[in-house]
Amino acid sequence: MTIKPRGRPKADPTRDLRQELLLTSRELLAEGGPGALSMREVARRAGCTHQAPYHYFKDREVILAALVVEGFTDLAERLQVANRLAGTQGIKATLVASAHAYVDFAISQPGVFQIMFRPDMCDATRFPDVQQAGASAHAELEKLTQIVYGERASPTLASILWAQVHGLGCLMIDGSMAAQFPTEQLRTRHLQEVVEQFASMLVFMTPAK
Amino acid sequence: MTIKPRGRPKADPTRDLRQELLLTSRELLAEGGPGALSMREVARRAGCTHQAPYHYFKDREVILAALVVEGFTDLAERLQVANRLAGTQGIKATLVASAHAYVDFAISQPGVFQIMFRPDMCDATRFPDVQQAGASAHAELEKLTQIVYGERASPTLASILWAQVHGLGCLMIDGSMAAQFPTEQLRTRHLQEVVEQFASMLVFMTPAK
DNA sequence: TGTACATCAGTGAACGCGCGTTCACTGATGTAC
DNA sequence: TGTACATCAGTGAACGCGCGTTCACTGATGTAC
Repeated sequence: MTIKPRGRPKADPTRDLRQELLLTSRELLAEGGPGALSMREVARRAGCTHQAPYHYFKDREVILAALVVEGFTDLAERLQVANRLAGTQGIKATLVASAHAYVDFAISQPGVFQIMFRPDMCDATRFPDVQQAGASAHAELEKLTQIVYGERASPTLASILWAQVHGLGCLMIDGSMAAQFPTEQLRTRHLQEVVEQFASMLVFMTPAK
Repeated sequence: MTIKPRGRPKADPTRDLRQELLLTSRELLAEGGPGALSMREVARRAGCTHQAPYHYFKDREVILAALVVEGFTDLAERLQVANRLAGTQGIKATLVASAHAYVDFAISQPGVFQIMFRPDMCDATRFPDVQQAGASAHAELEKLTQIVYGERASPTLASILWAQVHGLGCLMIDGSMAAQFPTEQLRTRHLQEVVEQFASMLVFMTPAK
C-alpha cells in the first residue's frame, strides 16, 4: 500500500515552465556556449522570476546535467533506430544512417552536444545517470562496429568510427565548414558525400555477408 | 629613412611578462575552458596587478586572438614538418606522422585547441590574422590529401582526413577516452593503433606510387 | 657632460554590472477529517 | 458540506563576489640637443 501525501500532489509532469526552462537553456548553450547559460538569463527568456528556476533545479549544474542526460538519451535512440536497419538494409546503408544520426544530432542540438563531451561540466559522482546515459550511447557505437566488422570488430575500429562521426559533428557545428561551404545547403550536400565516401571505404574493406 | 621615436624604445620583444601572461592564459584555458580565462585571474597567476595585462593586450579578446594565432601557426608548422616526410618516407608514414602531429598538438595545447575552432570566440573581422593562420593550417591538410590521394584528391576526401584527426583530437582531450583507457599510457597506445589502422585503410585503397 | 622630456612598464583605486544563491514570504490548490 | 492544513509554484528583496574596464598616477629608462 502506498501512503498518499497530505497536501497538494505534484502537478502533471508535462509541466510548462520546467520544459520551457530546458528549452531556453538549450538555446543559450547553442548561442554562446556554457558561459552563456546563467540562471538569470534562462529565467529572463522564459519570462519568470530569476528565482523560479530554483524551484525545478537545485542549482545551475542540475540544469546542465539534465540537458546532458536528455542529449545522450536522444543520441542513443537515434543510433538505435539507425542500427536497426542492419536487419533489412545491408551494412553500408546502416553505416550511412548511423553516421547521419550522430551528426544530425550534433546539428540539431549543438550547444548540448558540446557539453556532453566535457565531463568537467557536470560532476560524474554527483550525477550517475549522466554516465549511464553516455554509456548507452556508446554501446550503440559498439553495436555499429559489430555490424560493420562482425567478428573482426575491435576497440581500434570502434574508435575510428567514433572519431569520424564525432569529428564531422564538431566541424559541422563549430563553423569550420562555413569557410569552404558558405550555405547550409552546400554543407549538407558535402556532409552526405563525406559520409557516403567514408562508408564506401569501410565496406570495401569488409567481406560481404 | 626611418624616423626614430623620441623617447624610450620598446623593450626586447622577448618580454617576460607578456610571455608569462600568454603561458598562464593557456593553462587557464586548459583547466576550465574559455570561461576560466579572466583578465584578473591571469594577472593573479602571473603575479602582477590586474591592470598590467592591459598594457600588453587591449582587452580580453586580444589575448584569445593571440593564443589562437599562435595555435594555428604551431599546428601548421607541425603538419608541414610531417608532410615533408613524403619526400623520403612514403605515403603511409607521412599520413601517420601528420595524424599524430594534429592530435599531439591538441593534446599539448588542449585549451587553445578548443577555442581555435570556435569562431565566435574572437571576431574574425577584428582579427584578420586569425583567419590567415587558420587558412595556413588548413592548407597543410589539403597538401596531405594531395600526398595521399594524388590527382584523386577532393574536398570530400580532405574532410574525411580532417574529421578523423579532429575527432581523435577532441576525444583524446575531452576525457571521452578516459572511460575505456584510464591511464595516459593506454590512451597513447590506443591512439597509435587507431592512427596506424586508419592510415592502413586509406593507403590500401590508394594505388602505390 | 648635462638636462629636458618622451616613452615604457607598470601600480592602485574605483566604477558599475551580472551572476549564483539565500531568505522570507504568498496566493492557489488540493486532501483529510 | 466545512474547515484546517500541507504542499505547490512561484514572487521579491537582498547578499556578497568576481569580473571587465576606465582613470589617474609613478618611477625608471633612454634619446635629443
